[in-house]
Amino acid sequence: MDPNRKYYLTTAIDYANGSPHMGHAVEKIGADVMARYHRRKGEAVHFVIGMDEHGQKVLQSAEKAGISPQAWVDRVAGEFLQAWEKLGIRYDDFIRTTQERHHRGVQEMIRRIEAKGDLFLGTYAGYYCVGCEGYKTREELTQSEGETLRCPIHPTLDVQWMEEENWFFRLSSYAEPLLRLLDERPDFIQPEIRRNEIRKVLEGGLEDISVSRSRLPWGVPWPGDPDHIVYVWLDALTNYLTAVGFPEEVYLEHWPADVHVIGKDITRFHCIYWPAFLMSAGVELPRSVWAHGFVTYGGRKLSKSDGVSFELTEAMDRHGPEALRYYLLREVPWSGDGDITRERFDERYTTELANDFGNLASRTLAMVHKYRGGVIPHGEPRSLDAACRNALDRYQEAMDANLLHLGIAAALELASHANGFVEEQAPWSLVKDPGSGAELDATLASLARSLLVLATLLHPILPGKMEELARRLGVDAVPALGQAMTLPLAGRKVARGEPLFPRPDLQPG
RNA sequence: GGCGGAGUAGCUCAGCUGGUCAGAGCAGCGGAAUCAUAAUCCGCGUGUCGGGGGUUCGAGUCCCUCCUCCGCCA
Repeated sequence: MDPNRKYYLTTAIDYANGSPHMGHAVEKIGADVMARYHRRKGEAVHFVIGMDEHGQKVLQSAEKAGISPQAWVDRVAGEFLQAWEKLGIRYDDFIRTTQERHHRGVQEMIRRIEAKGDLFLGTYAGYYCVGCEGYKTREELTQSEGETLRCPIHPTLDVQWMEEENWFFRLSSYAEPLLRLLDERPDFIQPEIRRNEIRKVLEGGLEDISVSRSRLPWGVPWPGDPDHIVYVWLDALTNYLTAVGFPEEVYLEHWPADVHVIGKDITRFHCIYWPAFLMSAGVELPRSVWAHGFVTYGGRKLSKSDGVSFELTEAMDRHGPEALRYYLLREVPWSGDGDITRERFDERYTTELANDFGNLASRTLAMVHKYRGGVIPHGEPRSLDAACRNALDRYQEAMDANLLHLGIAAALELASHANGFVEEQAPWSLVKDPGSGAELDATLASLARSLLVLATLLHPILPGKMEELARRLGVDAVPALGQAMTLPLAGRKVARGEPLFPRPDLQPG
């Protein structure tokens, strides 16, 4: 592994129309863990998140709140930043589509696409749903007795027949190149199921798309045509470039992105529109797109309108923000959908973090304290060290494949294994036998090493807690992956401290 | 309607190219231990592996068909 390898990852920028919720959080947490994992491997990570702040709904929300659109998006961005701060999302940059640096980049993209000859002026006519901010075909709309046409997603709103002159992008000429891309670079879209979906879409051919809007005063102005603003996706997607300085040459220090982390609902924008825009503009394509799944609560949608509520703040307060990071990634496969409940959260927190892992740390530190005066002894490797090696290998394999849930599982099995090792060795018996001093030393030393390995493996998921664990082992900083097993611990003074994951007073609900 | 997925113990799920694949964790019951956050360790499952049919010496694991849930497209 090249230690100087750069790793640029992004998440979808969040729409500045509401408050941060569980869905936003899952994506940021997963991406943050990927970023932290790659930092631990010594790579030059650049992790960008941000806000999508244009569009009609933003305008309407601002109007409703009686403030300017800019004031509105400033407020929303503040809310998101506060949530990410509390959740420990360690981003390197926070891009907002209302920023000047973004506008310049978007306009440059359009100039390049136009220079390529992929833009033309046309007339767009159709039913427009304000809720979706998009045109609908007649087939997509419903109409009940005596009612006007309605969009099924926003049944409370009337759709409007609109005609406007728009700029169009020749998306149709990119179906073939995109199919070739999927053949040549099977990893471009992951997990595989998403690639198959996109392939089907491409095989059906693509239609040209409208990429400008008139009559909407909140967006990036179309270069040379002040009556138009840039279509929301062409605007939003370009954030991945503008965040690293595009069109200035410096963007090439980070670009191409190594991975765009997104939700599975927006794969077609990231896997069809975006690469097509980039091909047209002559910009290198990102290396991959990772489409994670969705989270439900008790089998129901997490949404205010027709689902069930589990607010981020409540979830973070339940067992602390880091426990939430752990739970979401442990319970929900990063490669697919998953379901959460408060009960399962409590269960996993208590059994896995408090009982298995936290208690392992407590008993180990206590025994070092009681039996060896608080100083980690020198000791030869034991079977537990082999288990550490094994866990490290399995963890790395999983994490390199972005299978975060499997990485966590590998760490947890090590903790469980270590508890078994304690029983097997029974240090409380060894201490009574004067001839077993070396065996007791070996046992305690091996246990201490396993704790340091666990701290290393789980550091991306539980950064604060694992730094604390390392400190208790007398280590200033959590070691790099390569040093987890070799960093000398003998002679270090341990600190016992309060439980890392205190058992909660479990209250119903 | 077309094409993905998924349907395995009370719950959450592993089971790749067919032959210890009938499993893990949680919950439950019994026991051991006492270093520890009453935490830990050991033992205990008569599950039609969604239904039916087929291929095979042998099928959760392949084929056909039907049912249910979800996604993408139309």
